[in-house]
Amino acid sequence: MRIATWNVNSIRARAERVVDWLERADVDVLAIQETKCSVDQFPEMGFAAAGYDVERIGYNQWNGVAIVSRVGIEDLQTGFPDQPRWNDAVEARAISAICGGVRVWSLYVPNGRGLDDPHMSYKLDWLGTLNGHARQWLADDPSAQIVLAGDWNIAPTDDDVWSVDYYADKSHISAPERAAFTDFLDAGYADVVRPHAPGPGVYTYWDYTQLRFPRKEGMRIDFTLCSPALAERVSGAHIDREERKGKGASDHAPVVIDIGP
DNA sequence: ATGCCGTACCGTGTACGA
Repeated sequence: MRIATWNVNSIRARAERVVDWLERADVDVLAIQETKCSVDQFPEMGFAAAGYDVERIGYNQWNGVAIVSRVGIEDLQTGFPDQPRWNDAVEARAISAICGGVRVWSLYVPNGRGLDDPHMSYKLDWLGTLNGHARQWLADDPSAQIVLAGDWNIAPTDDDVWSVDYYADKSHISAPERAAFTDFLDAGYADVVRPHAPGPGVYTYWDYTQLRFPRKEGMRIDFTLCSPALAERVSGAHIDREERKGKGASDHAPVVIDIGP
């Protein structure tokens, strides 16, 4: 089974491209972030025609997450308990379902924006609350098959950014953010892609501006963290940077993992 | 080559991304 995660930066602007990639890349389950549309606006037909079921949440042009699957979608969960709010609203940043026997989460971690920005504490609260649940899931069932897939908006190590100097006074590489990410690794979840895509200089995101992609100036911020039992089944993984190329590309590349029996 | 920002909004500018 092949599972992927992709921040598509508007599913309406890229539905055809995403469906084409799903079929070409032979992907069974895709966790999507930044759909940037309401539930009703989601272009479901193209996915259905290709044999994929869709579950999504979204309220407006901001955020929005989805899961598409051709191996079934069961036990849908939208958000997580006590999910921190922004302006009294639970944003569309987390959705989950069981697909092919795996509990798949599509996560769009809040952008901290700046080190002293209120969004940063929101981001850290959000990750901390999720981490508490993620730990409990493993405590309840050490053999749980879980993948925490999505745009984490954190570059965990210095090898994961093109310039530590550039980001020194910005979001994404600060100690609190990295600690929040490491908390998931400490809980037992594994970055199963890294062994198959060693760095430095291996990224999943490149800004649209400043020729960042051709200059190979990116960040590795999209991850598929697997529970211990699922991590054991991972037989391969890759970042499909070909999908960052050309007109109409998202600023993120899809990240793919292969799960054996 | 991968190429000089993109997307959504009642919108001719503003917010957001990271």
